Amino acid sequence: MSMQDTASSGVALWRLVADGIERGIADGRFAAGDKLPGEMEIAETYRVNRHTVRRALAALAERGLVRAERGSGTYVEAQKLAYPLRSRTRFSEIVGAGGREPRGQLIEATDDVATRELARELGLKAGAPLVRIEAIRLADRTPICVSTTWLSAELFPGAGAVFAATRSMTKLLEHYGVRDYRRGATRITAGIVDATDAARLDLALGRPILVVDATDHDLDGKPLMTKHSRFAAERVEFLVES
Amino acid sequence: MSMQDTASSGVALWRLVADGIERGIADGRFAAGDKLPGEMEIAETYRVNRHTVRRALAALAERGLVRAERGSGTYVEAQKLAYPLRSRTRFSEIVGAGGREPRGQLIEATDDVATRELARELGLKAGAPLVRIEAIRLADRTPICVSTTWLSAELFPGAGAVFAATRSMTKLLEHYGVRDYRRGATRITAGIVDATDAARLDLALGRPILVVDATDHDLDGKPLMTKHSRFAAERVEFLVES
DNA sequence: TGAAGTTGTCTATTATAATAGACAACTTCG
DNA sequence: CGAAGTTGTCTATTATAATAGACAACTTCA
Repeated sequence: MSMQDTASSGVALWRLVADGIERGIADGRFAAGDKLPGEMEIAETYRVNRHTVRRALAALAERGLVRAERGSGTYVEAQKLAYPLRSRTRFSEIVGAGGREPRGQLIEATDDVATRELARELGLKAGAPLVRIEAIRLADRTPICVSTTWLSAELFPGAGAVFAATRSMTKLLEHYGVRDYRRGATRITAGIVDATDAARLDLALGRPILVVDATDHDLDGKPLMTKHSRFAAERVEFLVES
Repeated sequence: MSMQDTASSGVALWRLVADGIERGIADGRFAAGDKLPGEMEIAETYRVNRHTVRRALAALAERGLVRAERGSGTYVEAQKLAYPLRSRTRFSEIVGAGGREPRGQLIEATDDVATRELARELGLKAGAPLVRIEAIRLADRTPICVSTTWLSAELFPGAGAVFAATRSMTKLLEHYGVRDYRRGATRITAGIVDATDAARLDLALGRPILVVDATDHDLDGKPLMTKHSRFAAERVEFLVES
């Protein structure tokens, strides 16, 4: 530190700048994807040299909080959500474990009929009545995934309204007396986001998504619901237990 | 920082050492007057160079938390309590304002009779029955002062027991219906601690004390109690408003 | 296409941080 | 007194922190 004007505090200037920016990210002043002010501008607001700002940004970049793009600017990286893939996977618990607030939001709930594919997954006959729920799940204010969930309309009458009220699949199932459930086989692929999902996920067109298909069963192995989820690849990271 | 083994944290090593020692003082691991471990020993426990420890100690010394004595050791300076002298002075508020916990402790409560001196202060006749309360007041675990308080036994019957229970003069007066009170003329002198007070204040023999004599009045100016207090001079600093 | 604005990289300089060793000055205690 | 242990001061070296300036490489937008 130079700081000939101030007594040395034992804390490096670049650290103070980095902490300040991180606080700005944490409290939402800079949201995921936002462009930070230019290095010169940051240097002026903190009254330090541009190189000191670069040191601070480098520290944040190493931790994955920001990403610099030459010629354009420095952007807030949505912190990738570590998403462990286990048989007992609860979105709310995963997000909560990361110190973020899980949210769910209903897009629409409609009636549907089972295709041969869906019927096989759910153990029903083709053409059986289903409830289809489109929902977004967020961590704090950041959309993580859009998922389409199908449930048997006969087993779960009015499921759409229940989800709209509870905003949680776990609570929805509890409402129908299902105390616990497990995830069955999970298929993961990747793709490019389509226009509809891009808008819902607040994602730029052409960005990659993780596509997850899974069916949940109760403890007796009876299928409860099957899901088709699209995760913003830049915001989530699946962890497979070793 | 050298720390070639660790990624730079932006916090100076000497600061970490200073913070560690300060924490030790704050939580009572090192009490006021205690001798800190030698510089070499501290250097070994934190695995840093002796000079780095000296830097940390210098920072603490500048803030008045420790005092180095050449050839002997480094000692914890009892932080001098800033004690403003106003007409409305409450020990608990003064100590609390410094972020420390005020405590009171009854030594003994006995019956006494008014000398001519005490009688004049309290507006009574010589020989009138009094209650004499000897008490210690502390900030956290550090004794600040010993005070002898005299009250009229007729106006405050059983005052000793009430003080033993409440450990606060303010609460004692509230118990007898006195909502507020003011300090009258205050006389301040200095002296050398005697053996009895030295033990009570945990003070070395021969150390200086501030001696304060004051009489408190209710809002109508009627004398309530008169006090003779002995403050450990090295632990308190009276402030007179300008 | 070109100007403006952005990040990346280079050299250079000064101050602070941390380490190392040696010895002086002082206190404590047997 | 004298040895042991303590803080104080000095020189020296290396690494990090911070500042300064210049220019390259790139993006954005009119």
